[in-house]
Amino acid sequence: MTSIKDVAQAAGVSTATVSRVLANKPYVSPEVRQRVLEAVERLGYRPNLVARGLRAQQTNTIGLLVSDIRNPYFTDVSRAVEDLAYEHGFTLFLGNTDENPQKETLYLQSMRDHNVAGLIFSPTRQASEHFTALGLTIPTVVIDRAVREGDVDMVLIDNLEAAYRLTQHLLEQGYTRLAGLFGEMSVTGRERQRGFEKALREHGLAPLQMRFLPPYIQAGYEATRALLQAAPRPDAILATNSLLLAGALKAIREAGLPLPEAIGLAGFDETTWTPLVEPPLTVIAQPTYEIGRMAMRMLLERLEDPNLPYRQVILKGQLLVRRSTLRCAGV
Amino acid sequence: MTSIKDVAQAAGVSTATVSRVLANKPYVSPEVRQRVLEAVERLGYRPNLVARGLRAQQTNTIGLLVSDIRNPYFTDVSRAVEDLAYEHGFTLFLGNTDENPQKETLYLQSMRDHNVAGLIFSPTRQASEHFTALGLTIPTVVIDRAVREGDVDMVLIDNLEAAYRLTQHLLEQGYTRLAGLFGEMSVTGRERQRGFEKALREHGLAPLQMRFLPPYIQAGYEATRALLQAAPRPDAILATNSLLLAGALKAIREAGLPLPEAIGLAGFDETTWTPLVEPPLTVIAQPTYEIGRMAMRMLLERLEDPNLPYRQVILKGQLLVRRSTLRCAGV
DNA sequence: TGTTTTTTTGTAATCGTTTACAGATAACAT
DNA sequence: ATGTTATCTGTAAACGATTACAAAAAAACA
Repeated sequence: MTSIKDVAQAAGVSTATVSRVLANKPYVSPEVRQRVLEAVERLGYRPNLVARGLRAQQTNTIGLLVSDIRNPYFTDVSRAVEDLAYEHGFTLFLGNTDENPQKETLYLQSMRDHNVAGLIFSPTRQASEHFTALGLTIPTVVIDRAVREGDVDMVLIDNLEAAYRLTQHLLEQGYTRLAGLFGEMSVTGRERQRGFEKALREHGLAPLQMRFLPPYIQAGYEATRALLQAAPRPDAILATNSLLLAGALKAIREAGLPLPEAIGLAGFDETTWTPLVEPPLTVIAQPTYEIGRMAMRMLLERLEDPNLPYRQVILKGQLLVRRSTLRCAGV
Repeated sequence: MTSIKDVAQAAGVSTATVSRVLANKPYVSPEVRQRVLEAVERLGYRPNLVARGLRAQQTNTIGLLVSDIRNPYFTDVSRAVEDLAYEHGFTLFLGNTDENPQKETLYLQSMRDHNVAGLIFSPTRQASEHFTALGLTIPTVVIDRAVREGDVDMVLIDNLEAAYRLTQHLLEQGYTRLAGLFGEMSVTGRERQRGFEKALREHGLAPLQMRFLPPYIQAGYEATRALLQAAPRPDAILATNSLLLAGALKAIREAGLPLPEAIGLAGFDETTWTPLVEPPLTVIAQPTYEIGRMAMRMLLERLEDPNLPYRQVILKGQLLVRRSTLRCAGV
């Protein structure tokens, strides 16, 4: 591999001069600059980013830590992050934590060991509750889950409000025996649960059932099957992420219960399929791409100016009402 | 940040000794080893991977280049790759090429500049046709698309055969006016087209329509809309990736044509939603996770032993017959 | 002209590791 | 006792860039 030394030699200058030319520093004569650029071109020289990273104590990489890239929510977020990173000459390290604090810790260490410039990070519940204990010194933007302690930038959606709105909608449609499926490991799940309960309370009702589940379709499926066989059967189910929602739909289908008459179904996250199934599903659509973009933008700004005040951006989810919950009105 | 020097000082030894202890090299007395490990523990020392990468001329990173992580096929593959990478102490660089040769080139350069240990890579058509021109010196496993020239490991599915089988199935169901939607930029699309045509030819038929489209739902939607309005309307549509398939389904729904009677629909890639829509869709399921795992395994083996002969693994897709194409038999 | 300032370039230290080499000590064989 | 080998440890040179510093050359100024 050709190094800066080869270029220097070919151009008959010192490595310092080559470096200066490439960094567009002042104080290089046009004639020399020309010679260096020619040598660079001729040799096809490309600076070694590892060496640069070591010397500069600054890499052009950023880490993205999500629970599972297969969750469509994170897929979209990651794509947005990558787009913006690419535009700004950053490269992306990707890690899946599986909501596993141990894996999360290992990844955080790894990111630090690689000296990433910044981090976008969806913490596990444990991590978000003891955020300062992580001892993160890397500029970080937290997404999807609020953290209590610690100075850190965040971009979130108002989970409580979104779940409240969705529940409210179910109640307005005349459903009364509501069951909720929530993510077990994340604060997000807890917040959505609170919104769910709040709406019910305001109508003088109590939740019929609440389940906290790992983020797998299978989990949603099995929980729903159980719910449908239980004695007072729910007349509506709210699933707070797309995986649980898919599982719930599958179970309802299998049970042969007509949607939305016998049972209502609503959930979180707009995906390819929510409008395509029969009947189309009522969901809260999170502005996933926007979340990723915003997170990366905030990170770039902080890298630019570390003294910026910490900011918390809350984006609104959008309620998409579809037939899966339209029991009364003939729409 | 504490460096190896601090550890050496704290333990009263040289940095060389510390390095030897941490690398588990022989020739270190148990007593010294103990002292070093204590110092490491006490100071919370972690080796700087950038420095190590520079000195060793070998990083523990691998690059994954796909066209779009939002394509469920690549999402799954990437998850498999990441899992195995994690197990082996590698970190993953992720890049989306959007089937754009220029972006692809930039990413390949970036990966080289970062001195990644290896590459898993789904090349654009241009790249796969002129693979040697890329001048890749990094150990590489190509996925999803075959490349003609060049010594390189590959893991693929037999696209021609899979498309042939799927088309065959449509013909057996009595569909005769078939239209095909193919990915425009990838060799994969071409191969599937050939399988499609081959099956038709064997039945003495010609394709009614073939469209080459970018990998967006919208593209599949618009193309299908146009097909359905054209004069001799197709009685079955084959969409060769999940995005085009989703678009086609949407258009058929809107047109109010009953599936599978008025029109048959089949496609590639099993996703969350293909079994959930009404009617469930007939698809070729690619063993996505297995593809990613195999690719990473092959890469690890090549890193282990660069002199291995080049291998090409072809996995079989699985035909999942569902109601969207069952015109005659009452299943 | 000599002095000061500005521009241009090179030398060498540095980032944090690994590792070739050599020196020191101990163990063993002759 | 002496040579040979094995074990342990440190010194210093890499890896490939950036950059503080100094020196040299050119330009500006008095």
